[in-house]
Amino acid sequence: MLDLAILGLLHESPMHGYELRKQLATKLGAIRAAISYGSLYPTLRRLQVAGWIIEAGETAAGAEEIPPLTSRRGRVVYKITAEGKERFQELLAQAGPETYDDTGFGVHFAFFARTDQATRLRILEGRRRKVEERREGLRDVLGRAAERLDAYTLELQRHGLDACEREVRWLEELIANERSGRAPQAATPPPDTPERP
Amino acid sequence: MLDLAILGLLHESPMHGYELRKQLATKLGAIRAAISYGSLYPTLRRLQVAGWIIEAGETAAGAEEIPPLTSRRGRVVYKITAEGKERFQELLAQAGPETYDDTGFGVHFAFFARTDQATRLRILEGRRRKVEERREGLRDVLGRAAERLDAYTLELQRHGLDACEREVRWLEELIANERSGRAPQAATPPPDTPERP
DNA sequence: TTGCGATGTATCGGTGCGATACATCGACGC
DNA sequence: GCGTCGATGTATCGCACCGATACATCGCAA
Repeated sequence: MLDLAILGLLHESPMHGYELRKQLATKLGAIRAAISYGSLYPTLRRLQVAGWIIEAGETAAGAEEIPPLTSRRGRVVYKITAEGKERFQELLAQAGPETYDDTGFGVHFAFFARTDQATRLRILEGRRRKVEERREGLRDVLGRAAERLDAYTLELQRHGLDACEREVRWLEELIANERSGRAPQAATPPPDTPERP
Repeated sequence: MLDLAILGLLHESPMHGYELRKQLATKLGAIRAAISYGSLYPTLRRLQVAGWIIEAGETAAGAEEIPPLTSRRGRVVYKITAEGKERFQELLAQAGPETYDDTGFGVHFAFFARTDQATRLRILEGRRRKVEERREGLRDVLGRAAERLDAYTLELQRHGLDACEREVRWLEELIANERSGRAPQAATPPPDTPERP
């Protein structure tokens, strides 16, 4: 999941770790707190070893290819490679079960602007299915097992059920929009990393 | 968190691992999927080593103290100890930052029937504070940074903001109830493990 | 000038997940 | 009587990610 998120952000522009974390926090603020450094840096190394990102400055043509705003030693700016972009598309399109849990869905959704419509539809429907299952489970408990649970636990289930129902409705809307061709906004495709300005 | 959840369930009645997992799935169905065996069994061993739970049948007085419904070899029934009950209360009352994240709050809330009112109030208010912070973060992004994000990302933030607002309202109600003395139901205190029937 | 908060990179231990293995049991069809 | 299939049941392994921590630099204000 982190791979996808990081590649996605670096797809928009080169960045160093700290900045990546901040951007991720705003982009995925609705989904998860903030990525931990204990995940971030090892992941960056892994991505680099795999050849999906490189440290900017090593690219070519020597010197200060991307003049950092505050050119301080110690900052490591990463840049996505062509292989990285391929990998990103691969990750975007592939759908395991983890694609539909809270985090997985959120990350995929956050990059929907780079996803083709068929994939968007598939992911939205997969997510809906999953939330519906959760919803049915909660309804069962509230119906059948209600007497065996205390009032607080039941209240928790009720709140969870409400959240599920709302999310399903939200997903229905999004799916309808996708089907009708008009996305939330086909406008504003995010800027791509210019290969050679 | 697992410690708390497992001790809490075993507080209600002795159980073996598989059953524990199922009960946990229904009790915390609104919060999290289901605990993985890869967490469950190591945790059970840890709790046992710490002396908070023991295998039923080892207790005392030899033989078949709790005659299992289907007395099959291989099932390991666990039972909470007196130390375990102390530990449970300790975990219930203590409030680190992780007490207020989604999972932590959910687990605490699920055992509110065993929590004293002051602690309940403290936890509800802590959670509210946390959700409010999240909400403010999302409002900021939707207000200030809106133009820099694509439509899908914005839609995600909007949905997240809505969920935050709803949860805050829900928490407000619960807090008001606690303050006014009438909990959702002071009734139905769950059964305790009988020490000696 | 000193000291503090933001920026920045990095590691470590622990928690929990998903996949997997394996064994028993009751129910069902044949 | 026989196979086999799904539910029950215990257990481990590797991986992903988190939270705490360490440490160093910068800009700014007291």
